[in-house]
Amino acid sequence: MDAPRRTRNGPRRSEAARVAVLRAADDLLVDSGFQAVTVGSIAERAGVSKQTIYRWWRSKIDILLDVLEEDLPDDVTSRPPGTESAQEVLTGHVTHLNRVFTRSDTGRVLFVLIGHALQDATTASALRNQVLDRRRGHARARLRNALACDAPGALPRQEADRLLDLLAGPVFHRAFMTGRPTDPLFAERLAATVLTCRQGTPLDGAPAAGPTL
Amino acid sequence: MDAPRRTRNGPRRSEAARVAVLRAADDLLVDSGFQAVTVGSIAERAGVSKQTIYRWWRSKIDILLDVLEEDLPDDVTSRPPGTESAQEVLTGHVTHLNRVFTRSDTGRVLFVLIGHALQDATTASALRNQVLDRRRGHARARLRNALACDAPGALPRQEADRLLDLLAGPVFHRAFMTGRPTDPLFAERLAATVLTCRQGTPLDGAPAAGPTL
Amino acid sequence: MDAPRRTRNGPRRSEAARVAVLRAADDLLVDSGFQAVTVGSIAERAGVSKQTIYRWWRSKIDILLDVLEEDLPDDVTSRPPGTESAQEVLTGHVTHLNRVFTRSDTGRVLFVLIGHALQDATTASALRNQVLDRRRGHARARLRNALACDAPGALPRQEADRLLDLLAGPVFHRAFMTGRPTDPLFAERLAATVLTCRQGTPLDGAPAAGPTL
Amino acid sequence: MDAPRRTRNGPRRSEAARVAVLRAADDLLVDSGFQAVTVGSIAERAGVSKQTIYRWWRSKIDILLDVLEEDLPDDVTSRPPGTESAQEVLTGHVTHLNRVFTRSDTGRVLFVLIGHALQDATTASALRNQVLDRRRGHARARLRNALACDAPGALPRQEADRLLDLLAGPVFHRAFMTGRPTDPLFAERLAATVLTCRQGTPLDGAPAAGPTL
DNA sequence: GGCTAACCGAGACGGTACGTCAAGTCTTGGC
DNA sequence: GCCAAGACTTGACGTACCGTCTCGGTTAGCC
Repeated sequence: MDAPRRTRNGPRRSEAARVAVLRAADDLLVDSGFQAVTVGSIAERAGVSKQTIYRWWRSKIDILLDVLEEDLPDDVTSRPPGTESAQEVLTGHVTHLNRVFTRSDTGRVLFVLIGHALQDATTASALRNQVLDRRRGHARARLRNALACDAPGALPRQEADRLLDLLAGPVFHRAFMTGRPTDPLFAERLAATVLTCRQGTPLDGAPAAGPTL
Repeated sequence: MDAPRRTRNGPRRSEAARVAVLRAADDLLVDSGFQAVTVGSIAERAGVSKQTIYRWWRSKIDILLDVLEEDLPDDVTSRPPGTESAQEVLTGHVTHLNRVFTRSDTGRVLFVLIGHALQDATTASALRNQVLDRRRGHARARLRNALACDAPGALPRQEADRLLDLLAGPVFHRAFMTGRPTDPLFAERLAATVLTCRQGTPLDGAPAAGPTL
Repeated sequence: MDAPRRTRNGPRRSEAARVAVLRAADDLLVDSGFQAVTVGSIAERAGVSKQTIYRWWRSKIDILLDVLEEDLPDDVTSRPPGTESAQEVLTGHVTHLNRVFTRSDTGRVLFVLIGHALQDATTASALRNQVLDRRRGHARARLRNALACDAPGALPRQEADRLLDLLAGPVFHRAFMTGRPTDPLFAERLAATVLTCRQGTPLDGAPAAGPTL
Repeated sequence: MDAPRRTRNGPRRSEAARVAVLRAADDLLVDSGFQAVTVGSIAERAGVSKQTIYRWWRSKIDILLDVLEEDLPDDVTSRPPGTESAQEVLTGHVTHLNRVFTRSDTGRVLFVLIGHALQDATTASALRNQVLDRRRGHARARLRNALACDAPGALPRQEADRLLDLLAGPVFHRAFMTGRPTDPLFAERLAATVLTCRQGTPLDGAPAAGPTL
């Protein structure tokens, strides 16, 4: 089981083609908008045949999911752990989210995919399973770590998720609904608000009452 | 331009057809999903010809915008104004938003339209101009009114918008991204948090510094 | 039932498109060979969309069947009936067949369709039902009429068909298999042979014995 | 060029693969029809790779030509030469042709190849060169031999070919065009007719006049 | 009451993209 | 060098939906 039981013959999947397709899809989306992203146009720009695309992806949405998975930047702070205050960590996270949403090419891809997910449940779950859940896991861990410094006692997973919703939601909303990005001031205040919320007493007994939360 | 220069002859627009189209589009979307909503299928289900549709709408998105405009429920509270605390008003708004997003047929329409708006700038501005801005105006007024009781002094428009983002964002995020709706407890805590944020001192001098906010 | 019970609304089938498609298919086949006859290329040359073709025909073979039905020339002799000898009628028929097979554009179409029929039973029966049977009926009638002059007594249908096979077969075989057409001398001798066969005594009692013939 | 300049290394062509391919092509054609005969399906059924096929054949038509060449039965009569009358020889040939066309698996292959030849000149000449001409040569020799008994004096080659056309044509025509096979009675009468034609005087001076015949 | 413009149903039309299929070529690693 | 496996380019296939258009029939409203 540890050894490749049988060495497969024949040509392997062309890495060059794979990369060219992902890059072509990304470029087309950024340059010309989603309606220009066609399996045919991706194939042409990537210098690849349509059939090669359909051999490895089931749809252009599938391609964009792979683009997202590869390109979506993680929230990595350069500072060593433990040297940041909780406020700084949260502010940094908000800023990171905003930057991803509004400035990166990958943000465009994310927009389109969320847009498609809102119209199609299959895309929605694929997006969650393939991309979002992992990111949410990272963010949750970071958050728990940051808050553990200030408030001793474990931060329950559900509670962490609530806080993440409070953090990400407004950034999201501003970027998507109003079209105006989150400015640094808003980021800072948002972080502070969430921290305040965390420290408030009303939460203490609450989580037990929220069954599915 | 002011006067209809000439009295028109012939029959006027058929109200029956208009309603049948809107209803057919809504039903199709709710019953069979967005990919089943085509101009042809709407026409068929409405017992109307495609030409009649294209005479009055430019695309199926246009139809859905009209559906949304007609059906999207306003946040109407049964209580007379002035008898609710700010906390109650905010909690009610959050609850209303959540109900619209997750329970109504119109929520499906809204989802789809936001999804399309994320892929197409034209749809985005149409959605904002035709539907969202008006709702936002109502919500802002309601918010200003509610907060004026507790905190004398006008609530600046930009500040009100910030608070609305704080309120709507997490509801939005939960409904869209995690797929789990907002529960009453979360609604209450969210309202409280936003109120806390409003009363905090850090905001006092701040708005002046936020240029584009 | 005699009256068109209800006048249909809407646009009728475009005769121009129909004719253009048939003509384009014929031209492509004659100019560039069968492998150049593609639904796409027909559409392009006819100035028509692919969908219009698929609305009215199920395949390019269907189109060619229509071409054949419209263009395949009948065996019409200029002479008034009764002024030709049986030999002349038969020779004329053979010459006609040969000319159709080897010289006309329609002959190319016929070749291709027979070729396809040899590979596909559906095409074979369509070809027979739509085109060949009618021609065979005409030829049979002409043959019976011609032979009735010389040999009193009705020519049974089965017998007529046998003679038609004897007549058409060799023309066919030369055109298809050897690639060399039937010359006038061969035509004359073929006709004479068939006549001889007809007058011979061996046939008299025979047809009764041939069950499925 | 005269000497194989160097003894080749490595394995020679796999006879097993060659046979498997021919057999697979034949089986597929007989079992599932021509449209099921693809290079891929042949390779799969033969347990052979596509490359191996393309190394030795240029197309699936090429394969079928080989199938035909190997399997097409010769017209071998069990009787010793000289013990059959001309009528018997001719009747036997007609019967043989009919059996090949209508009953054997190879007949299916022949049909398909003739069908393809009618659509493609290259296939037509390949079919003639590789298969048909040799068979025609055998048939011609047999015919000349048979007729020499009854009618002393050499049967010119062109004349023999004419007679072969007269013989094969109707069998062909019945099998291909009408779909009804040749019955024994028809075979006998056909042979008799051709013999009659042969013995008639009109032929004597004729061949000289037919230039390309 | 007739005229006429605008409405309506039906649905054919030119397009664009889809997703599938087969042909024929090329690449890899084993024998 | 042959072979199995199979990825690759190419190009036709047949389908779906778009948005436009053309019919014949049906109402208003004004003369």
